[in-house]
Amino acid sequence: MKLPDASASTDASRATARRQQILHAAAQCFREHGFHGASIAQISKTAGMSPGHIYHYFDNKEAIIAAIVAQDLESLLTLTAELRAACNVRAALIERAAEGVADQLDPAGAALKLEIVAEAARNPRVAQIVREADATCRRELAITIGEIRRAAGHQDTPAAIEHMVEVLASLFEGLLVRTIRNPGLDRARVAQRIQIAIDDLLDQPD
Amino acid sequence: MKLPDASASTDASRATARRQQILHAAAQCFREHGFHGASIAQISKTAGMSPGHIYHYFDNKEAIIAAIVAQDLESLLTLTAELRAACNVRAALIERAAEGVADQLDPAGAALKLEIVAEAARNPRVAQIVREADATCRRELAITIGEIRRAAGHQDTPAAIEHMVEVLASLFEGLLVRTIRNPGLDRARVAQRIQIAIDDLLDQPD
DNA sequence: TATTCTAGATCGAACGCTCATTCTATGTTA
DNA sequence: TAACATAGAATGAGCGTTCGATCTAGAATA
Repeated sequence: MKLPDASASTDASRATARRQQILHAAAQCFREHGFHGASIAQISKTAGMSPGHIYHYFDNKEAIIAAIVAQDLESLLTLTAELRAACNVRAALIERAAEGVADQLDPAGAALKLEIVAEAARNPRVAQIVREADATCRRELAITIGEIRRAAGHQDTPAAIEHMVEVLASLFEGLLVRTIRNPGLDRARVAQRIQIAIDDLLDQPD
Repeated sequence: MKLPDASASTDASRATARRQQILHAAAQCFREHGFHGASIAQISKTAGMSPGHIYHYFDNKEAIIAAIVAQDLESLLTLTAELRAACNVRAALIERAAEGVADQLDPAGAALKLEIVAEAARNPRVAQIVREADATCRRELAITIGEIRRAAGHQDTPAAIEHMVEVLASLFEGLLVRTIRNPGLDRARVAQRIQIAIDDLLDQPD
C-alpha cells in the first residue's frame, strides 16, 4: 500500500517533463534526419539521457513517432477550433488565415509536417492519426465556410462546401512545399495574395 | 582502345536499360518505405539482380536518390514547358491545369513527390536539384501568367507576378498533401473548384 | 534523529540483426 | 583470350532494443 499524495503528483509531473524532453529532442532529430534517418542514440544524446532510459517512457521508436505526430496535429486542431470560435464573419476568417499562412511558411515547422505526411503515405498507424485529425479540421472548416456562404445568400450542397474546404486546405498546405522548394519567397506578399484567393474562394458560384 | 560501333551502342543501351530497371525498382521501394527505410537489398530484389551489381551502375545509395529526384522533376519540367508552349490563352492554361491537378492527386505519385520534398528539407544535394527545377518552372509560369495578365490589361510588377505564381504553385502542390490526408476526396469536383480558383487568381487586382 | 530499506530513475554495455558497401569468383560474349 | 556482366558471400559499422548494475530520495524503523 502506498499513496503519498504529494510525491505521486511530483513523480507524475517529473515523468511528464521527461517525456516532453524526449519528444522535444526527437522532433529536432526527426526534422534534421527524418523518422528513419534519426537514431535512438542521436535522440538520447540530444535529450541528455541514455538510450536505454528512453524505453522507460516509450515502448519503441514507432511510439515516439506516433506521439510526435499526435502532438503536431494537436496544434493544427486548436488553430482550426479557434478559427471556428472566432465570430463567423468573413473578415475574421481571412485575418486569422494570415496567421496560419505565416505558420506554414516557417521552414523548420514545415520540414516536420512534411515528414509526417510522407510517413502517413506509407505507415498505416501514422496515416490513421493524420486522417482523423484532418477529418476533424475539415468538419470545423465546413461549418465555418457554410455559415459564411449562407450569410452571403448562397445555397450550397454539403458536398460543394467540402470541395471548397479542400481547395482552402490545399492552398494552405501547399505552402509547406513552397517554403522548401523556394525558401526565398516573399512571405508577407505571398500571404496577401493568399488572402485574396481565399476571399475569392468564398465567392465561388454554387 | 575500343569502339565497336554496333556493340558499343548495344552495350550503352543495355547499360541504360539496366539503370532504368534499377531506378524503377528504387522508385517503388522509396514510395513504399521512404528513402532511408528502403534498403539496397530490397531494391536489388525488386530489380531482380544482386545487391553488389547495383554498384556497377550507381556510386552509392545517395546517387540513386539523386537520380530518382532528377527523373521525377523532369516530368514536372516538361509539363510546365507544355503549359508554356500551348497558345497563351487563359482557357488553354486552365484546361491544362486540370491535367496537372489530376496528376497531383494520384496517391502513388504523390507519395514519392512528398518523400522528395521532405528529403530536400534536410539533404542539401537533393535540395539543390529540387530548387533548380522549381526555379525553372517558376520562370516559365511567370512568363505565361505575365502574358495573360497583360492581355487582360493589368500592369503588374515582376514581383507581383512571382507572388501569383507562388499561389498557383501552392494550390497545385497542396493537392499532394490533400490526397494523403484525405484520400476519399472527390477528385473531379475538387479539380473543378481549383480551376475556378485559378481563374479568379488571374483576375486579382494589381 | 539516525539508520535501514526499497522502488523507481538512470546508465551504459551487450545482443542480434540489418545496413551499405566491397571483394572475389564465376559466367558470358565478342 | 580479353573484357565486361553478374552473383553472392564477407565486412565492419550502426541500428533498435534489452538487461543487469548502480544511484537516489523518500518511507519505515528504531
